[in-house]
Amino acid sequence: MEFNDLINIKLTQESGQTSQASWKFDENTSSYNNVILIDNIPVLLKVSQDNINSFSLDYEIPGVIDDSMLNKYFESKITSEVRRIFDLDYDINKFYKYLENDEKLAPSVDFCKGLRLFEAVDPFEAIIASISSSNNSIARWTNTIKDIKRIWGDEFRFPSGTYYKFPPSEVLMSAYETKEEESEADDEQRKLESYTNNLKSCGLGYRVKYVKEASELFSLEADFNEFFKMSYDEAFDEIIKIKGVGPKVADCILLYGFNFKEAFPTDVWIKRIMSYLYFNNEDVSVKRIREFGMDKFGDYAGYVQLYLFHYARKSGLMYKLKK
DNA sequence: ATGCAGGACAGAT
DNA sequence: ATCTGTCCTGCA
Repeated sequence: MEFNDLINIKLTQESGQTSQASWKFDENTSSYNNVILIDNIPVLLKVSQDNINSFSLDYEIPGVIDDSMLNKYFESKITSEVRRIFDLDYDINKFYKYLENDEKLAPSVDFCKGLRLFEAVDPFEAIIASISSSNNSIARWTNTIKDIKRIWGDEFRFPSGTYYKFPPSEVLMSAYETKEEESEADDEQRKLESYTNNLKSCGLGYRVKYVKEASELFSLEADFNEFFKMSYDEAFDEIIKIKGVGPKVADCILLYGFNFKEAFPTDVWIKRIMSYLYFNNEDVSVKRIREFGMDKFGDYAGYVQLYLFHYARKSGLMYKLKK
């Protein structure tokens, strides 16, 4: 299937948005692959691109659908899910016009053309990925998410490889926290180092208990589908109650997991960039920058922070602000 | 090798 | 309301 939308798939995949780890890149087909469920049928999505104005979607399913009506219905469901995940129905050219009207923001367009929100396949994955990202590097939290999928996620074998879904909260809730705990439950005693199917070994560090608690919360009490029905303010107040979720992580969850585009996730880099652009490089607190950004950018806030971050990264501004 | 980067939290002001 | 020290790991 062809999609005629302005998007840079590679950039979108590799921009470190905390909705999920980047999809597996298949060298043979030059595609980013991931498994999703459509009507409970596992579908391997394969997304490839050689032109910024379009991309192709190929997919694999376990069996053959011989009913052409069913086939059409199935494909339309896949299409709408792909459009949702890559935020294709967002009017990005309108956003570019907005950026170009602000001299501080205008330079970002050239560096980020085609960068779109990478929305969560699974909101729970976005919650855990965002919690894992705090006080952490992109490389480390993405490895954590890949490990969690491999160890606790449902496995699906396709001709082009094995893929895993992110586990539901009920599964993650009963995961071992440490090597020691995993070892205790094992009859044949091996060396402690050989126990790697525990949360700590996924590189979560002290965030293990946050992940555990969030899993328990969404298994026993909360339903993350409720967030889709709330206003941004309601959702923010609710999500920030989770241990390990502060303002920045809350905004990441709401933006990348639930598509609240008015969120303005403010980390130290956004703080530095915004201070440089709008406050004459004064030291303005993260809290104030967040409020300023939400106020100034409104419904564009989420996209603006995404663009500012990558603009700073690629233009050398980040390097400059480091000192 | 020691030190630092990265958000949230608990405790103190 | 805002500040400080601490948490864990990977990388200079």
